Amino acid sequence: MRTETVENYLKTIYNLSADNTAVVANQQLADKLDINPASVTEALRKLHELKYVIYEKSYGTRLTTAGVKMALNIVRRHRIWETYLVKELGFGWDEVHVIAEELEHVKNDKLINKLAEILGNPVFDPHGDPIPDAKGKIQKSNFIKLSEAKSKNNYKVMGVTDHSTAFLKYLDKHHLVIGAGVTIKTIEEYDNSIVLICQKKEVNISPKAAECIIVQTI
Amino acid sequence: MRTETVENYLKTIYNLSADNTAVVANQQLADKLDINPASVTEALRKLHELKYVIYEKSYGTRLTTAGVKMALNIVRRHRIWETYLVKELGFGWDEVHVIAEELEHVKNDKLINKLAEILGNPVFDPHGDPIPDAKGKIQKSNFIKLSEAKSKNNYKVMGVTDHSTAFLKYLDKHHLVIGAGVTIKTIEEYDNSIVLICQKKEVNISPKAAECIIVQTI
DNA sequence: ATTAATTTTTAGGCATACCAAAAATAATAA
DNA sequence: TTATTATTTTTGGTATGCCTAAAAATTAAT
Ligand SMILES: [Mn+2]
Ligand SMILES: [Mn+2]
Ligand SMILES: [Mn+2]
Ligand SMILES: [Mn+2]
Repeated sequence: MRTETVENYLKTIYNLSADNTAVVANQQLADKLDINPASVTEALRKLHELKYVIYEKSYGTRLTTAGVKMALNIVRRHRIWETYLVKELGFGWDEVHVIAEELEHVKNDKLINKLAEILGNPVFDPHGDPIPDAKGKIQKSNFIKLSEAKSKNNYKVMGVTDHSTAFLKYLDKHHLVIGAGVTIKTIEEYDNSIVLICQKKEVNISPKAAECIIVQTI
Repeated sequence: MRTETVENYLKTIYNLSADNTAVVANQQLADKLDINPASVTEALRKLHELKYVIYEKSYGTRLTTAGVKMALNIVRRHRIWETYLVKELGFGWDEVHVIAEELEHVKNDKLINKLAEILGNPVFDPHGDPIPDAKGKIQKSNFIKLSEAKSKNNYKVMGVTDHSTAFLKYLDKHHLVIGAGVTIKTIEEYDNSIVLICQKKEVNISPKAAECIIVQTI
């Protein structure tokens, strides 16, 4: 049974479980999927029976090898579609996520591989997230969150972890797009808000926003 | 409620009701959708309540204005995707129908219009079926079925009404692709099978196949 | 006009995927 | 450690969309 529901659960468990080491709580899933916790319990019991997850009652859930495999496949589809929508069809990075949420469920890997080929087998999507290859292999990176950046250093924006239209439009406004170079001017000790320079202009970044911007030292 | 199920019923009723004049029988729907007649009865009662169809018990069903509108929108999506898959992504005309059956349900008209624009707003899909424009307007044509063709006349292949891979591959084998010119050599009086010339080669067409090939006089 | 065949509808069920409310567990604070 | 809060699970329902078997209605054949 590989329903859209199953695909969405596995993808979400994958996304919530950093490095696939951490166990995912029911509550986290309920929040992300916008579903009642009672329904999550039910679903996890079924996914456990299907051998896609190891669900330990009242403790947490992690993916099995089969679960990871399917999750990677869906994540690949999602990110390839996002990239295609931006690069080939002219959509903005702030509008592709919702569309990809639907397109990712179209069951045809030849289609995905064709799109990937046209795109030159990209390794990162428009939000800087790594795209698994057809075999499920993912490019490793040494990116950090902007909230972990040090004063006076120079960085390049590599990605975001919040895919909401509101956040991405806010970034666009301040030219904080992928590839942009930024210099940390000051970090406010009191609340960790950051003042940085981007395109010669000062931008004030809240700690919350800094958590969602991924950068690399340059 | 615009579920995938509703979309599939409306699209199928539209496709079965030539010119939107004929009433569609439950049986026809059951056959096309590969669903039990009892389920069809149920579904039609609901669609009637939703005001998408006028369903007269034990008589037949036709689309309301709202129903036609939605059907045309789905048909447009389906045919635009088929065209895009063939023209831009290199798929064969025999493999795109099943993929489009899924893609047609992705709810984003900006996406469809973008694809249409890239394709130059095509008016016919890879099987010769007319593509409704964004407003639902359809190009009229004076095509006939090959089964209605007359001996000694010349025709151009304009489309097919059977979208199965088997049939399309059979046509490919005899070079009976869209745009191909054919001459009717003889029509067997006994069973109406046709012998035609295509690319200087004789091809024997069964009455069943002739029903599914659409041509235009040249 | 009957009979026979086909189609449609009704009736009773089943699986999936969700929910709200209450009970049980676990985590945190006092 | 006990009390409070938060999370998880159980229980009992709902809506959708499908099914089979049997009854009713329609259509076709004799
Ligand atoms: Mn999804
Ligand atoms: Mn992304
Ligand atoms: Mn469909
Ligand atoms: Mn077509």
